[in-house]
Amino acid sequence: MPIEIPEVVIERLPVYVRALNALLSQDQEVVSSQELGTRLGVTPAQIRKDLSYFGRFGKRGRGYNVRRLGRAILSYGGFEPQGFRIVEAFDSDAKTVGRRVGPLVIKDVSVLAETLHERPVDIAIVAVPAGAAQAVIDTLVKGGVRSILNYAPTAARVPSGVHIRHIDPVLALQSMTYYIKNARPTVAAK
Amino acid sequence: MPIEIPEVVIERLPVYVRALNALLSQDQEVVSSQELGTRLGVTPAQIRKDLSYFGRFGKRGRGYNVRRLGRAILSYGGFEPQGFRIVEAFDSDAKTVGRRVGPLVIKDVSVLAETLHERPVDIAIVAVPAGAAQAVIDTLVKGGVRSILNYAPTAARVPSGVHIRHIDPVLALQSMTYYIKNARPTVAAK
DNA sequence: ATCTGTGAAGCACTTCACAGCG
DNA sequence: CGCTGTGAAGTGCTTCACAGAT
Repeated sequence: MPIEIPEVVIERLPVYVRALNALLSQDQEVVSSQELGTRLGVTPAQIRKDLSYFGRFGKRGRGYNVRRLGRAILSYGGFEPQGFRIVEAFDSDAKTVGRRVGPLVIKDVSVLAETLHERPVDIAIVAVPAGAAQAVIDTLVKGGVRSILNYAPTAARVPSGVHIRHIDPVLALQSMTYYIKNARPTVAAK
Repeated sequence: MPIEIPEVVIERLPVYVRALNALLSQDQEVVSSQELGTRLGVTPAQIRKDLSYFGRFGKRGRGYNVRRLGRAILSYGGFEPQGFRIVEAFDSDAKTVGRRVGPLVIKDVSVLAETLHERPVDIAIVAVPAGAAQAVIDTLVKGGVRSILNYAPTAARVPSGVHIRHIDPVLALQSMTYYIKNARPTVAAK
C-alpha cells in the first residue's frame, strides 16, 4: 500500500456510492465533482481529493462516468455485497431466548463464545445495557470479531486492531442542546 | 464569548458527564485526567485541554472533584435536564396516524407545519425513507427547528445555522467492511 | 511529589489554485 | 475551454512538555 488512506475518506466512500446509485436510477451517466458535491453538501475539491487516493477515474473537461466510478469504489473498498447476512442473534433474557427472528433463533448469550468458535463472524452489533457491554465486547474480541458496532451507551474499550464504532443517539441529542442554549442569530454576525 | 470552543469538544462533554456519574455511583469523589482518560479511551492531555476551554476545575497534585466537575460541564453546556420531553409525533401512514405512543397521539405529517407554528420545538428526530427526508427537513427548518437528528439514509442539506446530525448504521457497517477486506495483522508490522 | 493548565509543536484533514488533459 | 488531479497552503484538532500550584 503506497500511502495510508485517511479514515474519514473511507467513511465517505459508501456515501458516494449511495449518491451514484441515486444518479443511475435517474439515468444520469456522467457527473462532475461539482454536481456530486452539491448533492452531498461536500466541496468538489474534497471529492476529487478523496478519489485521488485510490485512482484516477474522471475525464478532464467532462466529469466521472457514474457507473464506472461506482464500481471502482465498490471493488476498492470491498463494499460490494450491498447487503449483510445476519447469522446469529443472542440475548440474556430468558423470555427472548428461543424466539425466532426471520430465519434465526435467538440464542442464550452464555453460548456466545462457543458459537463464535464454531462459526466466526466479521462484524458484531452490540445493543445491551451499559453495564453489560464491556463483558460482551471482550467475549466478541476473544472470539475473533474485529469490527463492532456498539449501541450501548458506554465507551467500551477494545485492543488496537479492532474497529469499534459507537452509535449513541442520546449523546448526539445532548451535544445538540449546547447549540440551543448557546444559539446564535440565524445569520451569524462575524 | 472569548474563543470558539471546537465542535469535537462539545461532543465529548456529555461523554465526560456520563463517566463522572458512573464514578459518583461508585462513591468516587476525586478523579485525575489520567484515570478518566483510561476509562474513556482518551488521552489525559485531551481531557485537560478540553476542560481548559471553559474553566479551571482541577486541583494541581490531586485531580478533579467529580461532583463539581460534573456540575460545571452540565451548566456550561446546557446539558442539564438529562431527559428530553417528546412533545409531538408524526407519520404519513394512515394505519399509524391516530395511534397512541405513551402520552402522545401520532399526528398526520400533513399538519407538521402548522403544529410547529403553534408549538415550536428545539430538536426534531427524522426517521423516514430517504426519498421523503429532504421535504420533511425543509418543513422542520421552515418551522423554526434548529437541531435535527437524521436517521434517514440520505445526506439531507440544511441552511447554515441549523445543526443536523446523521445517524446511519448501514453506512457505518459499510465503511467497516473496508477494514475487513484490507485487514492487517493484529499486531501491525510498521 | 503529583497532577493541572497551557503555549507550542505536531499531525491530519480540507481547501486552494492551477497545470494539464480531453 | 471545462473539469480533473494534485502539490502547496491553510485550518483545526491532538499531543507534547513543562511551569506552576498544592
